[in-house]
Amino acid sequence: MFFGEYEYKVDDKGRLPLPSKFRENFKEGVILTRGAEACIVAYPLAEWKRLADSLAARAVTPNKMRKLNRIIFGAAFSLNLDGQGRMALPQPLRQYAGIDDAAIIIGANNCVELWSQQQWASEKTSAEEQLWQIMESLEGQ
Amino acid sequence: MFFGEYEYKVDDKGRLPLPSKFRENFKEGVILTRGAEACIVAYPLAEWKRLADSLAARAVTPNKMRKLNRIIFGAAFSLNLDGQGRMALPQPLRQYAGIDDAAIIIGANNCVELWSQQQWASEKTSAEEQLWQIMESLEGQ
DNA sequence: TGTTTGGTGGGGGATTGTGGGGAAAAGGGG
DNA sequence: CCCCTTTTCCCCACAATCCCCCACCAAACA
Repeated sequence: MFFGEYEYKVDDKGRLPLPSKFRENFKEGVILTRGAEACIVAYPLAEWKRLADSLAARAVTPNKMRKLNRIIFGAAFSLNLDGQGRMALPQPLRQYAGIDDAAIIIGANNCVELWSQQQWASEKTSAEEQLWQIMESLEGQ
Repeated sequence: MFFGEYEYKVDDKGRLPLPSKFRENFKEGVILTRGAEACIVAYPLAEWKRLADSLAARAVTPNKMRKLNRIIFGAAFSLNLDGQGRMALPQPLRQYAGIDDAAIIIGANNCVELWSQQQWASEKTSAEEQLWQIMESLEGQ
Protein backbone atom coordinates (compact mmCIF):
# COMPACT_ATOMS: atom_id res chain seq x y z
CA MET A 1 0.00 0.00 0.00
CA PHE A 2 1.79 3.13 -1.23
CA PHE A 3 1.02 6.73 -0.24
CA GLY A 4 2.29 10.21 -0.83
CA GLU A 5 3.96 12.52 -3.30
CA TYR A 6 7.72 12.93 -3.45
CA GLU A 7 10.20 14.80 -5.64
CA TYR A 8 13.72 13.54 -6.26
CA LYS A 9 16.54 14.33 -8.62
CA VAL A 10 17.67 12.05 -11.41
CA ASP A 11 21.47 12.08 -11.28
CA ASP A 12 23.90 12.12 -14.19
CA LYS A 13 23.85 8.35 -14.36
CA GLY A 14 20.07 8.18 -14.71
CA ARG A 15 19.44 6.92 -11.19
CA LEU A 16 16.32 7.81 -9.23
CA PRO A 17 15.93 7.13 -5.50
CA LEU A 18 12.85 5.34 -4.28
CA PRO A 19 11.38 6.88 -1.11
CA SER A 20 12.80 4.97 1.82
CA LYS A 21 9.35 3.96 3.02
CA PHE A 22 8.78 2.06 -0.22
CA ARG A 23 12.04 0.18 -0.42
CA GLU A 24 11.10 -2.80 1.69
CA ASN A 25 8.32 -3.74 -0.76
CA PHE A 26 10.64 -3.53 -3.75
CA LYS A 27 13.71 -5.34 -2.49
CA GLU A 28 12.65 -8.60 -4.21
CA GLY A 29 12.72 -6.81 -7.56
CA VAL A 30 11.17 -3.92 -9.44
CA ILE A 31 9.15 -4.05 -12.65
CA LEU A 32 9.02 -0.79 -14.58
CA THR A 33 6.55 -0.37 -17.40
CA ARG A 34 4.76 2.27 -19.42
CA GLY A 35 1.68 3.74 -17.82
CA ALA A 36 -1.51 4.41 -19.74
CA GLU A 37 -0.82 8.11 -19.20
CA ALA A 38 2.62 9.60 -19.80
CA CYS A 39 4.33 8.13 -16.79
CA ILE A 40 6.38 5.16 -15.66
CA VAL A 41 4.71 2.64 -13.36
CA ALA A 42 6.72 0.63 -10.85
CA TYR A 43 5.37 -2.61 -9.40
CA PRO A 44 6.93 -4.87 -6.81
CA LEU A 45 7.80 -8.09 -8.63
CA ALA A 46 5.18 -10.20 -6.86
CA GLU A 47 2.40 -7.69 -7.48
CA TRP A 48 3.30 -7.45 -11.15
CA LYS A 49 3.14 -11.21 -11.60
CA ARG A 50 -0.29 -11.22 -10.05
CA LEU A 51 -1.48 -8.56 -12.50
CA ALA A 52 0.08 -10.28 -15.52
CA ASP A 53 -1.67 -13.51 -14.61
CA SER A 54 -5.06 -11.89 -14.27
CA LEU A 55 -4.63 -10.21 -17.65
CA ALA A 56 -3.47 -13.42 -19.31
CA ALA A 57 -6.59 -15.15 -18.01
CA ARG A 58 -8.57 -12.78 -20.23
CA ALA A 59 -6.90 -13.96 -23.41
CA VAL A 60 -8.98 -16.96 -24.32
CA THR A 61 -7.31 -17.76 -27.65
CA PRO A 62 -3.64 -18.66 -28.16
CA ASN A 63 -3.46 -15.86 -30.71
CA LYS A 64 -4.47 -13.19 -28.22
CA MET A 65 -2.28 -14.81 -25.62
CA ARG A 66 0.80 -14.34 -27.74
CA LYS A 67 -0.03 -10.72 -28.43
CA LEU A 68 -0.59 -10.00 -24.78
CA ASN A 69 2.64 -11.66 -23.71
CA ARG A 70 4.51 -9.55 -26.23
CA ILE A 71 3.09 -6.26 -25.03
CA ILE A 72 2.91 -6.93 -21.33
CA PHE A 73 6.32 -8.58 -20.98
CA GLY A 74 8.01 -6.70 -23.80
CA ALA A 75 7.18 -3.32 -22.31
CA ALA A 76 8.39 -4.34 -18.87
CA PHE A 77 11.87 -3.85 -17.47
CA SER A 78 13.09 -5.88 -14.55
CA LEU A 79 15.71 -4.39 -12.24
CA ASN A 80 16.90 -4.26 -8.68
CA LEU A 81 17.52 -1.41 -6.31
CA ASP A 82 21.18 -0.53 -5.71
CA GLY A 83 22.73 -0.30 -2.27
CA GLN A 84 21.28 3.20 -1.83
CA GLY A 85 17.77 2.21 -2.81
CA ARG A 86 17.94 3.75 -6.29
CA MET A 87 16.65 2.53 -9.65
CA ALA A 88 18.47 2.96 -12.96
CA LEU A 89 15.72 4.18 -15.27
CA PRO A 90 15.88 2.56 -18.74
CA GLN A 91 16.26 5.12 -21.50
CA PRO A 92 13.10 4.18 -23.45
CA LEU A 93 10.93 4.68 -20.38
CA ARG A 94 12.58 7.97 -19.40
CA GLN A 95 11.90 9.26 -22.86
CA TYR A 96 8.31 8.06 -22.83
CA ALA A 97 7.59 9.82 -19.56
CA GLY A 98 9.66 12.90 -20.40
CA ILE A 99 11.70 12.60 -17.21
CA ASP A 100 15.01 14.45 -17.42
CA ASP A 101 16.56 16.02 -14.32
CA ALA A 102 13.85 15.47 -11.71
CA ALA A 103 10.87 13.21 -11.15
CA ILE A 104 7.67 13.26 -9.10
CA ILE A 105 7.00 9.99 -7.33
CA ILE A 106 3.41 9.14 -6.51
CA GLY A 107 2.33 6.36 -4.20
CA ALA A 108 -0.79 4.95 -5.88
CA ASN A 109 -2.08 2.11 -3.72
CA ASN A 110 -0.67 -1.07 -5.32
CA CYS A 111 1.95 0.65 -7.49
CA VAL A 112 4.24 3.68 -7.65
CA GLU A 113 4.11 6.16 -10.50
CA LEU A 114 7.00 8.27 -11.81
CA TRP A 115 6.18 11.54 -13.56
CA SER A 116 7.98 14.50 -15.01
CA GLN A 117 7.09 17.74 -13.26
CA GLN A 118 5.22 19.10 -16.27
CA GLN A 119 3.19 15.97 -16.95
CA TRP A 120 2.31 15.58 -13.31
CA ALA A 121 1.15 19.18 -12.99
CA SER A 122 -1.32 18.79 -15.85
CA GLU A 123 -2.44 15.31 -14.81
CA LYS A 124 -3.02 16.46 -11.27
CA THR A 125 -5.42 19.24 -12.19
CA SER A 126 -7.27 17.06 -14.64
CA ALA A 127 -7.51 14.21 -12.13
CA GLU A 128 -8.80 16.47 -9.37
CA GLU A 129 -11.51 17.79 -11.62
CA GLN A 130 -12.65 14.29 -12.47
CA LEU A 131 -12.37 12.95 -8.95
CA TRP A 132 -15.68 14.38 -7.79
CA GLN A 133 -17.43 13.10 -10.86
CA ILE A 134 -16.07 9.62 -10.27
CA MET A 135 -16.96 9.70 -6.60
CA GLU A 136 -20.52 10.73 -7.39
CA SER A 137 -20.91 8.04 -10.00
CA LEU A 138 -19.78 5.48 -7.44
CA GLU A 139 -22.33 6.64 -4.89
CA GLY A 140 -25.09 5.63 -7.24
CA GLN A 141 -24.19 1.97 -6.86
CA MET B 1 10.59 -15.50 -17.29
CA PHE B 2 11.71 -13.09 -19.99
CA PHE B 3 11.15 -9.32 -19.99
CA GLY B 4 11.97 -6.27 -21.98
CA GLU B 5 12.64 -4.91 -25.43
CA TYR B 6 16.17 -4.75 -26.83
CA GLU B 7 17.78 -3.79 -30.12
CA TYR B 8 21.02 -5.37 -31.30
CA LYS B 9 22.96 -5.46 -34.51
CA VAL B 10 23.42 -8.54 -36.65
CA ASP B 11 27.10 -8.61 -37.62
CA ASP B 12 28.61 -9.59 -40.96
CA LYS B 13 28.74 -13.21 -39.91
CA GLY B 14 25.02 -13.34 -39.11
CA ARG B 15 25.48 -13.42 -35.36
CA LEU B 16 22.98 -11.84 -32.99
CA PRO B 17 23.72 -11.27 -29.29
CA LEU B 18 21.20 -12.46 -26.73
CA PRO B 19 20.61 -9.93 -23.92
CA SER B 20 22.88 -10.89 -21.07
CA LYS B 21 19.97 -11.31 -18.68
CA PHE B 22 18.63 -14.13 -20.86
CA ARG B 23 21.82 -16.09 -21.38
CA GLU B 24 21.70 -18.18 -18.25
CA ASN B 25 18.41 -19.74 -19.37
CA PHE B 26 19.76 -20.59 -22.81
CA LYS B 27 23.16 -22.00 -21.99
CA GLU B 28 21.85 -25.58 -22.17
CA GLY B 29 20.84 -24.97 -25.79
CA VAL B 30 18.61 -22.81 -27.98
CA ILE B 31 15.74 -23.89 -30.21
CA LEU B 32 14.86 -21.42 -32.95
CA THR B 33 11.64 -21.79 -34.88
CA ARG B 34 9.23 -19.81 -37.02
CA GLY B 35 6.71 -17.77 -35.10
CA ALA B 36 3.06 -17.65 -36.05
CA GLU B 37 3.64 -13.99 -36.83
CA ALA B 38 6.60 -12.80 -38.89
CA CYS B 39 9.24 -13.38 -36.28
CA ILE B 40 11.71 -15.95 -34.99
CA VAL B 41 10.91 -17.55 -31.64
CA ALA B 42 13.68 -18.76 -29.36
CA TYR B 43 13.03 -21.31 -26.62
CA PRO B 44 15.44 -22.60 -24.01
CA LEU B 45 15.98 -26.29 -24.74
CA ALA B 46 14.16 -27.45 -21.60
CA GLU B 47 11.14 -25.25 -22.27
CA TRP B 48 11.00 -26.50 -25.85
CA LYS B 49 10.91 -30.09 -24.72
CA ARG B 50 8.13 -29.29 -22.32
CA LEU B 51 6.08 -27.68 -25.10
CA ALA B 52 6.72 -30.52 -27.52
CA ASP B 53 5.59 -33.05 -24.94
CA SER B 54 2.39 -31.20 -24.18
CA LEU B 55 1.65 -31.00 -27.90
CA ALA B 56 2.29 -34.69 -28.39
CA ALA B 57 -0.06 -35.51 -25.55
CA ARG B 58 -2.89 -33.87 -27.46
CA ALA B 59 -2.26 -35.59 -30.77
CA VAL B 60 -4.36 -38.63 -30.07
CA THR B 61 -3.93 -40.45 -33.37
CA PRO B 62 -0.61 -41.71 -34.77
CA ASN B 63 -1.46 -39.98 -38.02
CA LYS B 64 -1.77 -36.55 -36.41
CA MET B 65 1.28 -37.28 -34.34
CA ARG B 66 3.45 -37.86 -37.40
CA LYS B 67 2.21 -34.70 -39.04
CA LEU B 68 2.89 -32.67 -35.94
CA ASN B 69 6.37 -34.06 -35.57
CA ARG B 70 7.19 -33.16 -39.15
CA ILE B 71 6.02 -29.57 -38.89
CA ILE B 72 7.14 -28.76 -35.38
CA PHE B 73 10.53 -30.44 -35.42
CA GLY B 74 11.19 -29.88 -39.10
CA ALA B 75 10.97 -26.12 -38.76
CA ALA B 76 13.13 -26.01 -35.65
CA PHE B 77 16.86 -25.32 -35.47
CA SER B 78 18.99 -26.31 -32.53
CA LEU B 79 22.12 -24.34 -31.69
CA ASN B 80 24.31 -23.13 -28.88
CA LEU B 81 25.45 -19.69 -27.79
CA ASP B 82 29.07 -18.84 -28.54
CA GLY B 83 31.51 -17.59 -25.92
CA GLN B 84 30.07 -14.06 -26.18
CA GLY B 85 26.47 -15.18 -25.81
CA ARG B 86 25.58 -14.82 -29.51
CA MET B 87 23.43 -16.97 -31.79
CA ALA B 88 24.19 -17.69 -35.44
CA LEU B 89 20.82 -17.15 -37.11
CA PRO B 90 19.99 -19.80 -39.76
CA GLN B 91 19.44 -18.23 -43.16
CA PRO B 92 15.88 -19.56 -43.71
CA LEU B 93 14.69 -18.06 -40.45
CA ARG B 94 16.39 -14.73 -41.06
CA GLN B 95 14.67 -14.51 -44.39
CA TYR B 96 11.30 -15.51 -42.96
CA ALA B 97 11.48 -12.78 -40.32
CA GLY B 98 13.03 -10.20 -42.64
CA ILE B 99 15.95 -9.58 -40.28
CA ASP B 100 18.94 -8.03 -42.02
CA ASP B 101 21.26 -5.65 -40.18
CA ALA B 102 19.44 -5.21 -36.87
CA ALA B 103 16.89 -7.07 -34.79
CA ILE B 104 14.43 -6.24 -32.03
CA ILE B 105 14.47 -8.77 -29.21
CA ILE B 106 11.32 -9.15 -27.12
CA GLY B 107 11.10 -11.01 -23.85
CA ALA B 108 7.65 -12.65 -24.00
CA ASN B 109 7.23 -14.62 -20.77
CA ASN B 110 8.30 -18.18 -21.61
CA CYS B 111 10.06 -17.41 -24.90
CA VAL B 112 12.08 -14.75 -26.68
CA GLU B 113 11.00 -13.28 -30.01
CA LEU B 114 13.24 -11.83 -32.71
CA TRP B 115 11.76 -9.22 -35.03
CA SER B 116 12.87 -6.92 -37.79
CA GLN B 117 12.36 -3.27 -36.91
CA GLN B 118 9.59 -2.82 -39.47
CA GLN B 119 7.62 -5.92 -38.51
CA TRP B 120 7.88 -5.10 -34.84
CA ALA B 121 6.66 -1.56 -35.29
CA SER B 122 3.43 -2.72 -36.91
CA GLU B 123 2.90 -5.65 -34.56
CA LYS B 124 3.44 -3.42 -31.55
CA THR B 125 0.65 -1.01 -32.40
CA SER B 126 -1.76 -3.83 -33.20
CA ALA B 127 -1.02 -5.61 -29.94
CA GLU B 128 -1.28 -2.42 -27.91
CA GLU B 129 -4.79 -1.84 -29.20
CA GLN B 130 -5.72 -5.28 -27.99
CA LEU B 131 -4.28 -4.55 -24.56
CA TRP B 132 -6.33 -1.39 -24.06
CA GLN B 133 -9.47 -3.22 -25.05
CA ILE B 134 -8.89 -5.80 -22.36
CA MET B 135 -7.98 -3.14 -19.82
CA GLU B 136 -11.20 -1.28 -20.53
CA SER B 137 -13.26 -4.42 -20.25
CA LEU B 138 -11.73 -4.91 -16.81
CA GLU B 139 -12.72 -1.39 -15.75
CA GLY B 140 -16.34 -2.19 -16.41
CA GLN B 141 -16.39 -4.54 -13.45
C1' DT C 1 25.90 17.65 20.64
C1' DG C 2 26.52 12.89 19.08
C1' DT C 3 24.15 9.59 16.18
C1' DT C 4 21.42 7.87 12.61
C1' DT C 5 18.90 8.13 8.44
C1' DG C 6 18.51 9.39 3.76
C1' DG C 7 19.49 12.18 -0.66
C1' DT C 8 23.32 13.13 -3.72
C1' DG C 9 27.59 12.34 -6.13
C1' DG C 10 31.51 9.84 -8.01
C1' DG C 11 35.46 6.22 -8.66
C1' DG C 12 36.72 2.03 -10.56
C1' DG C 13 36.31 -2.75 -11.51
C1' DA C 14 33.45 -5.97 -14.02
C1' DT C 15 30.43 -6.83 -17.72
C1' DT C 16 28.91 -6.49 -22.40
C1' DG C 17 28.25 -5.04 -27.45
C1' DT C 18 30.86 -5.23 -31.41
C1' DG C 19 34.41 -6.64 -34.57
C1' DG C 20 37.78 -9.67 -36.51
C1' DG C 21 41.44 -13.47 -37.02
C1' DG C 22 42.41 -18.13 -37.63
C1' DA C 23 41.87 -23.12 -36.92
C1' DA C 24 38.81 -26.94 -37.73
C1' DA C 25 35.31 -28.98 -40.39
C1' DA C 26 32.40 -29.64 -44.31
C1' DG C 27 31.53 -29.96 -49.11
C1' DG C 28 32.31 -30.39 -53.99
C1' DG C 29 34.91 -31.11 -58.23
C1' DG C 30 38.55 -33.21 -60.54
C1' DC D 1 41.07 -40.31 -53.01
C1' DC D 2 43.03 -35.76 -52.84
C1' DC D 3 42.86 -30.88 -52.96
C1' DC D 4 40.80 -26.57 -52.89
C1' DT D 5 37.05 -23.60 -51.42
C1' DT D 6 33.67 -22.33 -48.25
C1' DT D 7 31.55 -22.37 -44.00
C1' DT D 8 31.43 -22.91 -39.13
C1' DC D 9 33.10 -22.30 -34.69
C1' DC D 10 36.27 -20.84 -31.09
C1' DC D 11 39.10 -17.39 -29.32
C1' DC D 12 40.99 -12.70 -28.65
C1' DA D 13 40.59 -7.54 -28.51
C1' DC D 14 38.70 -3.12 -27.30
C1' DA D 15 35.70 0.52 -26.15
C1' DA D 16 31.63 1.75 -23.84
C1' DT D 17 28.52 0.89 -20.38
C1' DC D 18 26.77 -0.88 -16.21
C1' DC D 19 26.87 -1.73 -11.45
C1' DC D 20 28.83 -2.24 -6.88
C1' DC D 21 30.81 0.29 -3.37
C1' DC D 22 32.42 4.29 -0.73
C1' DA D 23 32.07 9.23 0.60
C1' DC D 24 29.88 13.46 1.83
C1' DC D 25 26.46 16.27 3.89
C1' DA D 26 22.21 17.87 5.62
C1' DA D 27 18.23 17.02 8.36
C1' DA D 28 16.02 14.64 12.09
C1' DC D 29 16.19 12.80 16.53
C1' DA D 30 17.43 11.67 21.13
